[in-house]
Amino acid sequence: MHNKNCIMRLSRYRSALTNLKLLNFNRVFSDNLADAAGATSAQVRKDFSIFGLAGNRRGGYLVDELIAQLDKILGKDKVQKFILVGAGNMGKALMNYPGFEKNSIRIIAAFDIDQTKLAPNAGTPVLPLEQVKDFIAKNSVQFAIICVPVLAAPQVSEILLSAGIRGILNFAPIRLKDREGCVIENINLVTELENIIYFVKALDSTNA
Amino acid sequence: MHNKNCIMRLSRYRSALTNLKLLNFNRVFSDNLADAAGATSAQVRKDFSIFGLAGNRRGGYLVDELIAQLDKILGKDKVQKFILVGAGNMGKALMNYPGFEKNSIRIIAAFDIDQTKLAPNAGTPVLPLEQVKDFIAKNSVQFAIICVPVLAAPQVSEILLSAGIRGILNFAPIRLKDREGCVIENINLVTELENIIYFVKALDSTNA
DNA sequence: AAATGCTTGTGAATATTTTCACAATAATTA
DNA sequence: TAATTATTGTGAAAATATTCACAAGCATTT
Repeated sequence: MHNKNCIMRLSRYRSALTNLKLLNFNRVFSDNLADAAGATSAQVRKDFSIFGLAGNRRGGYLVDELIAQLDKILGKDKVQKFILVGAGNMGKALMNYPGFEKNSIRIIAAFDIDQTKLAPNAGTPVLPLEQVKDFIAKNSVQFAIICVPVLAAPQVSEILLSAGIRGILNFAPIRLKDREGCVIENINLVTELENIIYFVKALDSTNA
Repeated sequence: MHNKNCIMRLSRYRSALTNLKLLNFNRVFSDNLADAAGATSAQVRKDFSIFGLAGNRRGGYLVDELIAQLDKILGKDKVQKFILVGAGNMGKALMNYPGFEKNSIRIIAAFDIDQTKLAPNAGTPVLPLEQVKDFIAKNSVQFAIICVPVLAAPQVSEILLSAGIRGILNFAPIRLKDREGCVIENINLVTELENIIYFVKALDSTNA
């Protein structure tokens, strides 16, 4: 099993490649790609060699072929079904995020405890949370996104994991713990902004 | 200057501490905190020693004191002003995200090119993008969040940086490059989900 | 067809990060 | 007050990750 940063980079390479493809690139060199993906050329080549992605010496890499190979590695050769819990502002924004559909990621339903948020007939239906367990089983869903308030997040996570969800992206500002055979990724927006604030201030005090 | 992961962890410790404080903890030990923040106790102590955060041997750390010290390090002792560009679904969700105000992060205005999205008199005003440069200067804004479509993102970034913005959180799925003295953090939602998909599948094939 | 130039692929070297392990020491108990 | 116990703080060791540097090899030029 390979490390998280490495897989993140593969995914960034893929994203950069799709952008380069729109600019009519047929081939890329490791340094083009490094530049577009925020890495170094040696890193790109090393990552590729780990996964057996080969180019041509002097000829670089074929964009289409590389995207296809990365798709395979990243499980993008077929559509991946997600559910979402918490149809608040953030939840709704994610339900409508155009990047997902384009990238074989489909949010097939959302769930909420708030009656006023329900919309069982919408394009992406919003259903009562008590139906989530059945829904997961019936539709063989493996992946979920949590967008509920911090206090509800641990319970929701527990429900999802016990219903068979294997991978969770959590936006609630509390670190959810995974269990054997499951993966939880936590995005804490405040933390991300604090990081930026810190480094801007650090730059100031270095130059002062 | 310290490394990104380390600062991220400090920020997570802070987040975990505020959660622990709600549970009436006065003191924490490095292993409590590690557990809550997803780290190891040795890591917590090492990080703290780098920043001169001291506890009591056998007595652990005082929660309030630690939060105050972390606030200082992370620039949370005063409100940090942000602007946001791109008042679409995601942009609006972030404008209403309750975690920011609680954490001394204030989005003071949003900007868009789409006339129909403007709302100059809203709580957080949504203004025409052409006003952004003046606004940044007049209000001494250092930080921005980009929530525009991928094709617009590089231009918007250029405008913001040349207007004096020093730190950007970018949600557009393209890696924006910083310039001297600036910090750009990129969050690519597709990449995050791909990571989860990969590791769930990796677990399956390991156990198969 | 040989020479040249450019880019890959990768082992070795370097750098960074994390973990270990234990002396120092504060709280608690006897 | 002395003994015991629990936890910090931190060098040293181990593990990981990144970069270097260059032989191998393809494309282009001469």
